[in-house]
Amino acid sequence: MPTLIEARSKPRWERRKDARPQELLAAALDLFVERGYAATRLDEVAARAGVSKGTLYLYFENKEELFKAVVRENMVPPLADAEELINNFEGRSSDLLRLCIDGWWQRIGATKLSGISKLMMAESGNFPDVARFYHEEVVSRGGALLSRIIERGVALDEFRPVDTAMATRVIIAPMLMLTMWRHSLHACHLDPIDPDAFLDCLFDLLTRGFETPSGRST
Amino acid sequence: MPTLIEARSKPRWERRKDARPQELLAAALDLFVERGYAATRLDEVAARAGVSKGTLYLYFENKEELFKAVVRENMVPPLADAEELINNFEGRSSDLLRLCIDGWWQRIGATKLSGISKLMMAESGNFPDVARFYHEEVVSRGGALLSRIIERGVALDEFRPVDTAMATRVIIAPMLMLTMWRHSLHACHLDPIDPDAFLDCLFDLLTRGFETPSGRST
Amino acid sequence: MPTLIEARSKPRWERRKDARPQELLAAALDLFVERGYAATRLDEVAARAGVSKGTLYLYFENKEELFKAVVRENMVPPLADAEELINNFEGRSSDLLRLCIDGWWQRIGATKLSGISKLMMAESGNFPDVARFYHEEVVSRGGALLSRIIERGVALDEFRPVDTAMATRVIIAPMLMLTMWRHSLHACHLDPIDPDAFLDCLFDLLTRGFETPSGRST
Amino acid sequence: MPTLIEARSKPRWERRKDARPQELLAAALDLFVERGYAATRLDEVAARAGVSKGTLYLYFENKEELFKAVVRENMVPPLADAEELINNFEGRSSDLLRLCIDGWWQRIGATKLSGISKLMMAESGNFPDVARFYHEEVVSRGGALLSRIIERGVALDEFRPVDTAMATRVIIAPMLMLTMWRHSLHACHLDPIDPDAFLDCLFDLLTRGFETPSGRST
DNA sequence: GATGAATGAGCGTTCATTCAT
DNA sequence: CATGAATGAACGCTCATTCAT
Repeated sequence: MPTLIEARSKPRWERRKDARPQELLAAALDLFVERGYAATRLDEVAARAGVSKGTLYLYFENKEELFKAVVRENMVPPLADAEELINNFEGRSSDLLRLCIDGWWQRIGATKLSGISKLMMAESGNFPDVARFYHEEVVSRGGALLSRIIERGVALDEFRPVDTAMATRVIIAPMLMLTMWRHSLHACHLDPIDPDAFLDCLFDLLTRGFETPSGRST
Repeated sequence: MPTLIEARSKPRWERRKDARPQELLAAALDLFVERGYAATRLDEVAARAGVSKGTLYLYFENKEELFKAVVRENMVPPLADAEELINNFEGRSSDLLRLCIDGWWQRIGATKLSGISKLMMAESGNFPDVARFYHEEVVSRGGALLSRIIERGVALDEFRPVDTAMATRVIIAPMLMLTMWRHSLHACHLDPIDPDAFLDCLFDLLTRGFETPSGRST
Repeated sequence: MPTLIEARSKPRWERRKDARPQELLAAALDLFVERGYAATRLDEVAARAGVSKGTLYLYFENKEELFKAVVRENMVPPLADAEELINNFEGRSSDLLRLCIDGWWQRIGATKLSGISKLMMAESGNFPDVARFYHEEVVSRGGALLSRIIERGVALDEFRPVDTAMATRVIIAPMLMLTMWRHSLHACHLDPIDPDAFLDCLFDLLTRGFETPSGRST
Repeated sequence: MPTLIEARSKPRWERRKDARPQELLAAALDLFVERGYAATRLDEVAARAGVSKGTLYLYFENKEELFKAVVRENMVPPLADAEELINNFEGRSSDLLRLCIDGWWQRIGATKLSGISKLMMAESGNFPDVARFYHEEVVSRGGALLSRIIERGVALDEFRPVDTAMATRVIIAPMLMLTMWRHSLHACHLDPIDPDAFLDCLFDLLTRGFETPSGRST
């Protein structure tokens, strides 16, 4: 295990140095989520990480690369895990779908990471390079992942044959909706929504439509 | 009589003057939707309206007031119309609901005005004063409007007794979702969604849940 | 008397027209005194005079000419009157001096006109052309006026032979001081000063020094 | 030990850093005195200090704070010294008064610092926050200082019992007057006044009035 | 590696002045 | 004569980025 070796083989101050990027990424995540991409100031990121502004530039070329690193560090691993899960999963496709949605909720939707989704929806138009990156690394991978589950279900005759692209969107829609609500209506002082109840309700409604009559009877 | 002549054919520059605020509001709407609130530059608004930066300040006190005027000019009238519609409507509540949703789609959702909703979700946290204004003028009025329809349906025994606040949200959710998609996934170059099909589908699913057994049998 | 003829020989609306510059000058005086030269905005002057900004430029070439007109209209006539008074005065020089000082106090010092003196002391450095004009039209004429009185007193053996320039300053000093106080310490919320007592006191102190022994014994 | 070396000979840029605020304050003082508060441009301040506009904001939050710093740096210390002088002084109150006035003349009146007094008299009406600060830090402290001297003189039976507030003003008046003259009439190209002679003269006249008959005989 | 001082382009806003009507 | 819409230069202030130490 390289991580263990790495942890033991370096003197303490070196490990401190290794921690720098993580501290910066954590601070950057916080601020990107709080303020959005454009409104996040790099000196505030540095200050929150306890380093100087110049230090930030030792680890990240510029604001855009910092943001990409935040995405790679936080959004991509859950996707990779989900991909591995799909590759190795044996069981009913609806259970697999539920696993993935719950995993997304626990690791992204319910955490501040969901703020990244909101941010990208809001500002992708102003930062095309960032948008392209995010689309390649997150949006298309996440979409492909869901599509594979649906196609798996159809292939195993667990799901009715459906338009995969449309079905993918119908699944993602309530997830993103929740994300938006948690980050903006919250600010509008609306009474909070119960995410679990909401997810249950919509998940039930929407996925039920996919099931084959035989699958539903089970 | 000069007054009569003046009343019938104003001098060119005076007619321009009358049109200026509209031209500026149109340019501002375009840019706010394209770029968001913070990223919209007032000199670009002026340039798109064909005037200098200083001219904009003849008509609007500052950026915030310009934005408020855009909202008042574009978002509020449809709400007022809908309120009047509700006051005078005689017929089934589900028809009234459909009328309002279709009206929203035609006058807001399908137009660039939906970009204002997106913008507010994205940036309300950074501009509390604007957020407060938007919430008072649009969010709460729109919510109240839907709530009145639902309560009307319940009172007339057309709808099952439901939690009005939750039902309001369940109705608004897919509308906002569409809005977000039209403005951000579009930028992500995803294949476009068919809004009518999407709205039909979700409207059907969600409103069916409200109907009383007697209402459904009709 | 031309003024009387002028007033009767013109139709009413013509007299209104003639009043325009006066209304503008009055508004300009008010605002120059309230805010200073640089901080006075011409559209506010126009608004206070009840005309449009453009109209102001029909009567005054620019801000500087407007200010000069204010000075000519308000500061110069009292000086001219004083000059005439000196030319025709027969009596004791100390009485003449007292007359001039009291006249200054009543027509300038105690009125908002004193704000013009303050303004020039404060801003002459930033507006050399205005300063030059003011110096020629007001400062040097006023100084010359006082100097003539002193020289008259000396020539008639009423005053001791003194350094005229120095004496002039010693007389002007408390007058300006009062002016400054009325316009700035007042704003600092200091307890107000009694100008009459102050003037009496200093006038007494300072002028007594000029008198010849024979004059004093009277 | 690098810390020791560092303590003894800082790298050049660090020594510059320490000097920056002073350089900026010096440039700001110059320009505030030359042009007044409103007419002083911050980029000109920066340019005169040999730095860019942005650098100024590293050291001072905004124009107002820059001005306050100029006052604190320059006007307040002499006041503090005078307060200490009064606390420890043993001797005749008229000598103490003379010491304070001479100290003021040497450290403020005769220097460009007197331009700050002039500036405040001229512009306090337009900048109420600055005026409040200046009044608290300078005007009231300076007044209190003089009042204490007068009260000391009265308590020790060196001065006649007088209205302290009025006496304070009578002392301050010629000082401010000189200040105004040095900064505005100077600009008007009047022949310069001899400040020492002027101060002597007025000091003599005014303070003589305070002395008790016994004090005068000394 | 780490610092933080320095930069400068750019934004929102103001206002004296012009000019077509 | 009177208007007021239009201008544009200039100000205070911000912040991503650079670089000497």
